[in-house]
Amino acid sequence: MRKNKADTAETKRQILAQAERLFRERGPERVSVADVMEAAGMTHGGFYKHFVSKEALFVEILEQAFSDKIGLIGELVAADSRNGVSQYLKRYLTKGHVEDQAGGCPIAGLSIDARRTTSEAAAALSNGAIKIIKYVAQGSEDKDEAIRSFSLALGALILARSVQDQEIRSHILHVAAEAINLEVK
Amino acid sequence: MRKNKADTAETKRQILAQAERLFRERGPERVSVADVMEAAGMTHGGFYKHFVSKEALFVEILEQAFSDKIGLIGELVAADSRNGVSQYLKRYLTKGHVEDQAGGCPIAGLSIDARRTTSEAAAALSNGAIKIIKYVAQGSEDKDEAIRSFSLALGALILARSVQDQEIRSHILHVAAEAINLEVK
DNA sequence: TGTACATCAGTGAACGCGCGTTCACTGATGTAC
DNA sequence: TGTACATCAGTGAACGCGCGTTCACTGATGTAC
Repeated sequence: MRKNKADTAETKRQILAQAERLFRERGPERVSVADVMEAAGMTHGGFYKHFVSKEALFVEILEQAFSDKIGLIGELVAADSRNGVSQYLKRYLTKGHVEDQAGGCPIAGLSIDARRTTSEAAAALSNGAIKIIKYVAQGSEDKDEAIRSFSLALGALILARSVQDQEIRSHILHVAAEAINLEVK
Repeated sequence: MRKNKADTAETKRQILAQAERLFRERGPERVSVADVMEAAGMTHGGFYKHFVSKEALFVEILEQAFSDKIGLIGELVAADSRNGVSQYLKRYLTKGHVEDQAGGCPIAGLSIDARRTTSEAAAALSNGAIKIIKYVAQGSEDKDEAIRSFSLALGALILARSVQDQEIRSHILHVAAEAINLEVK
């Protein structure tokens, strides 16, 4: 049943992708190793050929989630150095992002879990968050304004996700987006 | 071993208080019913004389946490109708609140767990969040500005908690507090 | 290119453990007379 | 006020279950000659 190197790497990618989705949806504690492996199309035993523990998987999920997000910001800034970051924040404040609990911002979706599991996970969160702040600030003239804009977007996202009423949700997103457009432009 | 009514009510209050603290620190899944009861000074079996299940406990924790917070905002506004809300938001953006994972804002500390457990917990979160928005908006002339200020404070709190570097933490809090003072006054 | 052996990704049964919940029991409190 | 009985808060052993992890095994892949 051995696989070649390329297949093995692809398998690990699959496990990571499925685990990231499931961890975000249900939380790390409510997803078993068997759930993750089943979603990736395998049985549970093989998990330990790729990760030393479930906690190590979570650390890799965090690292991957942040590097994906930073890649996205990089692309947007490369395409439009002036408005790349505000493009990112506009996307951040859409109904799609609010409803996409399985994807989206890792700070909004995984920060509480990261701080509550291991110190390695908390460190991965911290490193990722600092990088995101730096990348967002990079595209802006006023660094503090970037921190403000990102904080506002993050808070509005979490508040909108907390509220079930669709009108209030939309209103929160709208009000926050408006404020950021004025500030960041 | 039976207790009188007053003692029974006090016991339930104790269980709720200890459970709230533990759930916030470690997350509901990493705290057992036995942990909660031990913290409250009892053995695990008696838990079910007060709550039908661990999930029902979580719903009550959410309801209590929000009503406590709304009570606090009410007090601050009653004491100073003009600046009560901005007093609340100033307190929100202190180092003390960032480090107080066992207390503080229930949206920042419990919203992810609430959305991931039962629909009852998600509903309790939604009701609580809507009430907080209303109470914060009540003290402000511009309702949308209140939503913006609260979103900014919430996002800055979560971002500051995510970052381990003390300087960056302080800077995030400082920048957000400054912006709110300018806006809400 | 072909052969023999080592490697190792994936399988699925088994492990030990902790969890949420139940239950028979205890004895202090509440109630009816 | 005193007595007899019902109630019920809290105890701690026991339950069934699912989880993270281990392990002997399989067979395809990689490697040495």
